[in-house]
Amino acid sequence: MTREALRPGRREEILKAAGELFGSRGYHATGMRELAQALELRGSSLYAHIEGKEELLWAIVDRAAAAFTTAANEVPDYLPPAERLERLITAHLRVIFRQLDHAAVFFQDWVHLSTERRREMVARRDEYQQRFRRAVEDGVADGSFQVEDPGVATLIVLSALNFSYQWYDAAGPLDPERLARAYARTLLDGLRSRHHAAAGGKE
Amino acid sequence: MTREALRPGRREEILKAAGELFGSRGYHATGMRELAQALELRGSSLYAHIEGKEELLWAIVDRAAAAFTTAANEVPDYLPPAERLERLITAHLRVIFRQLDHAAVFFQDWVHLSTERRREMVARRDEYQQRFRRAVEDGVADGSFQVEDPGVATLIVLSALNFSYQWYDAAGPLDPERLARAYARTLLDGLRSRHHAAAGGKE
DNA sequence: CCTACCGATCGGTAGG
DNA sequence: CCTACCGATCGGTAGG
Repeated sequence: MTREALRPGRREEILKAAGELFGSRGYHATGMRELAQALELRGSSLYAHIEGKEELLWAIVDRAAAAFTTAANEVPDYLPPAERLERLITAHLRVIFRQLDHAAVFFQDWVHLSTERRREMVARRDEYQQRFRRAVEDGVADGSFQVEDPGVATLIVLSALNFSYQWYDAAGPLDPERLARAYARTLLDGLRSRHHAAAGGKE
Repeated sequence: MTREALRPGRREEILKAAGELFGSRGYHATGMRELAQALELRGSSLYAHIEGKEELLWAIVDRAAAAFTTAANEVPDYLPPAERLERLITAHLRVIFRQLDHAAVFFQDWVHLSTERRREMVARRDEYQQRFRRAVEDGVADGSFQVEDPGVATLIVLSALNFSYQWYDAAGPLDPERLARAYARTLLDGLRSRHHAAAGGKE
């Protein structure tokens, strides 16, 4: 039941400003008047474009989740496990690096969604994690990886990726593509079987 | 200027409850009355034991930071780099796993400290990270590690560790010591030189 | 998109 | 540790 009012694209501007504020200060530390001020509006004027504060949070989190899924969908299932995991890793990081604000909100504020929406996000996140886990398991099965517990290995990999929103600086000196490759190399090597690891080290 | 009032140990109880609430709901989403209720008190009664909400946050964050530093201090500098990093990793994880609530507050709510206290925490965190970075650099120097950029490698390692507070469940099936070892093995192998990686794989 | 206004809740104090 | 109370701010609505 969104209003879809007056100025076209206004809602997008609000989402952008909200992403920046929620991402840096946090959802509950950001007031609606503060958000309005960033857009040179009165607090009450926001409600012509949005339903409420939580709907705003949902819009941002939902988009971020969709961006992750879309990026992962471009990694074909038929790729050999190691290459598949590498592609999943770099795709995941690209989403974080390119939409740092939204990623920050996604990772740190999704808990503040309503129970129902939070439940939905958990389900989507679990499904997404399964793609990583399958790549790890398939790699164990075909001998390219060697890990005690594929579930734990998956969590280690995703943890390494997800915390990057805390320190990655788009204005900093680190090239996102190089960084993504360094990530993938380190994490892949961490999972690699001992005998495989000795081979293939060209670069 | 702490009051240090009436019931002895009452302040500890407050810190414990605050750790749980801030850790699960977040600092700004937790009200002082909510905290009081968890202790079967009126909101105003808290102020006999604490100076204010932010001082409470500071107490928790400061303790968590001290716990990390103390644990790292027990890892001798003279250890060979790979073993040193391994010990730093497991020590770091033990702190997180044993004080999950405080770790959660530390990682997600330190940004809500006052400017001055936030600055101090950044300085202490940077100093702490240097220990990890030196271990990585020393490992590169002596040939046990092979990484493009030691700073980036350090961030990858610490990211993998720090995000664990989001999913680790003390009541779950994962044994913290085994988990810490799996972490260390995966991350160490990720940094290892190709020719070294082939050796030493007993377990 | 504004002015005017709402009830609820916030962290915190006074005084006992 | 309580009752009583404070000003400020919260998200949000009415009505134009």
